[in-house]
Amino acid sequence: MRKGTATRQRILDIAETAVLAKGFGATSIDELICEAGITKSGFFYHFKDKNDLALGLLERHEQQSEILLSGVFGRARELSDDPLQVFLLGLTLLAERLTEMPAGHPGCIVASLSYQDRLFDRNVRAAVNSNMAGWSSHFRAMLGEIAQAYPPRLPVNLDHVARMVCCLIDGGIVMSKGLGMPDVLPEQLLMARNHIRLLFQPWPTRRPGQRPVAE
Amino acid sequence: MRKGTATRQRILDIAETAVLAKGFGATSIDELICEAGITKSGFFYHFKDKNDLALGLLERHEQQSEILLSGVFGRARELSDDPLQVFLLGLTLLAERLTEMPAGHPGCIVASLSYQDRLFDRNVRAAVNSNMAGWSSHFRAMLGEIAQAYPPRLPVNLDHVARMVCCLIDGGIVMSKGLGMPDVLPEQLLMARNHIRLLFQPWPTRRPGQRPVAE
DNA sequence: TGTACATCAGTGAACGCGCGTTCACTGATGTAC
DNA sequence: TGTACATCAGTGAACGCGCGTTCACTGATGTAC
Repeated sequence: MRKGTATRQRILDIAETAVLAKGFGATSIDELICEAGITKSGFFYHFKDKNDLALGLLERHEQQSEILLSGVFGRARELSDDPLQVFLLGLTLLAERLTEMPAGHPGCIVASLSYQDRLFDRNVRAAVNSNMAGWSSHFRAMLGEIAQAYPPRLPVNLDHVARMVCCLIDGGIVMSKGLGMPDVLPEQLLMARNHIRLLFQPWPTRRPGQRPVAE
Repeated sequence: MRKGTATRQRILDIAETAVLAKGFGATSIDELICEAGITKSGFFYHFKDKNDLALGLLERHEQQSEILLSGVFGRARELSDDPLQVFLLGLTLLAERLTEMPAGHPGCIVASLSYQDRLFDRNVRAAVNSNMAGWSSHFRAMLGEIAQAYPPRLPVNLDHVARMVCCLIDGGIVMSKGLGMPDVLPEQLLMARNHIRLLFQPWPTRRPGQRPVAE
């Protein structure tokens, strides 16, 4: 790796932690360079201004979450052929991965930045938007497959269901932070899993003593 | 109303809008007093420092949300005696109230402030925490009543379900902002409603042609 | 292999502005006797 | 009713610090001939 690339990554690492803790507006360039051990001009060599830093954070986040998502759902697809089982498995794996994360979870800069959008130029706002839309459409595609095999028990809009999964993740992050309970995020991913089961999985579930339903 | 009280409320109104748009750290006292038409010293007459402003926002938000919640669920209790119906009705009414809100929805300073907690002293963090805990336990109490009358279809922890409703609200706010789609918040409240139906409501639901289940 | 030049990855000093906070003061309203 | 005093709701000026940004410069590495 080139030397400059490593420095840039280090700045982004430090900035991510700081932005998640204090918000973007309250994170100063001074504090970043102090921790990174470079001068202020060094920072401006890598980022043309502070907006550019936000863009860098979003870009990297998009790559990392792409790796995370395709990782867990790819693994799930290895373990099952059934689209419903793949989704349920993927959510479980995702919940586990998020529990492993050192500080409870990485937090989500997308959500953090979306709370301060008046601060940014249109490029940043567009990046936040496409990031969220990306996650939704990822889930939406899988839900489409599921709904073909298993008719939903209630009449639902699958776009809404896809966004529900995203909302539980974002909401889980907010509540984990606010309540100081890092387990809320994985817990809510399992609630998303429950919802998918309730909506699509034919009865009987594994509870004994319940009468089956023809589906 | 005393003169000073009105000014204080005006400052809080302006601050709420600004904080929701840009985050707390990026909202300056100068911009607030400019819009409020007072001097900086006037601001410090009402709030001893910036932390105190955050505390004021949280306090008022707690009161307002208490009124909103007890309003919709109180109305729901007038319309039905059944705890499940009350909850379902209340969520529908809440979704409607949030759609009516001028700017799409009021946003949620609790969530906004929770993203910047490193900025605040322990009083503010405690207020954020108790605010979230309050909403959860409000829902939790109602879910307890429901679960007594209607055994849940899956083995679930009712605390998790209560937090799920909160997460869908917080997540709905985040996504409404990030995607620029104000309808996502009410939409997700109806998804919460769907989840409660799927979890507790005995089949058949109102869909014709489906076989009933003994429950 | 040596030299010339270009690019990379920064340094160091300075800029002006806006920030949160303090302090001494004030005019209007309310209260006690 | 008049006077004295207290509280309310601010004003106006000043403070020093830290912020994002710019600019001219530099030593190390890479590339062409």
